[in-house]
Amino acid sequence: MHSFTEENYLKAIYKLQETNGEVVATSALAQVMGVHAPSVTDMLKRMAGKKLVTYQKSKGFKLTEKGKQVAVGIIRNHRLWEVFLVDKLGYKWDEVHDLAEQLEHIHSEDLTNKLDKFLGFPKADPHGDPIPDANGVLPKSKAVLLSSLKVGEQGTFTGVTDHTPAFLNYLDKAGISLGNTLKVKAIEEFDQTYTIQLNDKKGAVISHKVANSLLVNK
Amino acid sequence: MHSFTEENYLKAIYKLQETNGEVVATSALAQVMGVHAPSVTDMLKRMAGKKLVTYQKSKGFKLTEKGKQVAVGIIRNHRLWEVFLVDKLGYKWDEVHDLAEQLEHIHSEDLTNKLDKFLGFPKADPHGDPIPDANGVLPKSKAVLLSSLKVGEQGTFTGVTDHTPAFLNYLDKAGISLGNTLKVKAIEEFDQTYTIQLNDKKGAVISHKVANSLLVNK
DNA sequence: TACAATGATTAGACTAATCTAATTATATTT
DNA sequence: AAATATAATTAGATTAGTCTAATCATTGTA
Repeated sequence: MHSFTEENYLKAIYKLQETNGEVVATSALAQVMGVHAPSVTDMLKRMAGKKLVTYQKSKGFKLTEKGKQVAVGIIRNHRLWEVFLVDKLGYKWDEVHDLAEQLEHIHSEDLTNKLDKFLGFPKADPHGDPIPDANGVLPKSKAVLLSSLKVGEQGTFTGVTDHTPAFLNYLDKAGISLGNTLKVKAIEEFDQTYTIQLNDKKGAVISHKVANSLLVNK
Repeated sequence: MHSFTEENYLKAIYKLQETNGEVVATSALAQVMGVHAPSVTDMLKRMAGKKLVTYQKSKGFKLTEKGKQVAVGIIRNHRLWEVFLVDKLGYKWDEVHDLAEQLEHIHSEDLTNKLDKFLGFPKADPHGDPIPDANGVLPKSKAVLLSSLKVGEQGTFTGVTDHTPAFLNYLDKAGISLGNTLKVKAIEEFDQTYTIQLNDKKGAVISHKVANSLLVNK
């Protein structure tokens, strides 16, 4: 099997490839992994030897098919355990990340699948992030940022791009939850503050930063 | 926190102290840990530095109060996760040990306690082993080996001393389950084969080895 | 009580994952 | 295109946990 460290590198590379494009830079990975650049170079060389990444000196690197499979498997574990913690143990959505970071490294495909069944084959984790199925297939979401909507448009709130407890807590306090309908009533020209309507009922004023962290399905 | 390796040493020492008396030998620990003796000496020196064990050169070693607390905490985790795997995910009692060996190292007292509550504060794991409470208190059991009973005596089957899948499977096939009443009908003098009666109904013939691996409450 | 057998420790080496300091490649700017 | 700034790699060291081979300590027995 792979070490926890390797698995964490794979996950981090996967996420960087998703957002920043195919090829990942040493420094970017060092930053998200919280290590210094030479550690990344060393690790990447070892992982290239195991055919988990392709690596060309000073040219960056990307996951192989094998590396991608491992990464998606870990993401599947992570998100299923998050559902377990929230749905079954009563944790709040802003409390589960660190625990899931530990649980995701439990090595047993069978356990993952039994957990999936126990939870009723959920499609998304408590933050709306999609859960890959047993074959590693991750449904492509059509969600867009609330900040991309024009005045008058609306969508269903299905996910966040900021997973920090601080932001999640803010949403709780503001009464904004997954599944709510968000309608853009006005956008302030000066600073792009959004005035929105929740579930066709009460209104709310949110900053551009917040609108830029909310995913909606039109 | 402590590393997984340290935690596994602590657990192993705890179990050896329980069965073989207070002071543990290097070679005994090496055997159960599956490492060679010098590794144990090295590790024990490090752990003595952390006040987890007391250690005197060539005299053996034992857990400190602190070491004992950590060990009991891990055993609590292990047994609660076993209950989860059997009761909630549908695993058989002979399949859960290796998974629980991984899950026991998840570091979160809060998670352990929430899991405990979710499971309904179970008193014992699927093999009948008692689960320490949140304060680390492990109820002293009054169970005795079936092999210590005389003809005519009976007891309730509450645990096993052999946790191997092979033995657990044998019990399944023989129809012997936790909670059954076992009454000793006869003991063959020649080889101490036991003839027993299950739940005051059907009889069964079991070897001395089996009778020596079953715990009962008289 | 001395000697052999067993058990424990030291010495020296290895791997994975990290670090700092120094060097080399790549990219940017004039 | 040369000079500079930034990013990546190499070199050499460190720690945890392990190993083998060699040595030292303990115990039981003749």
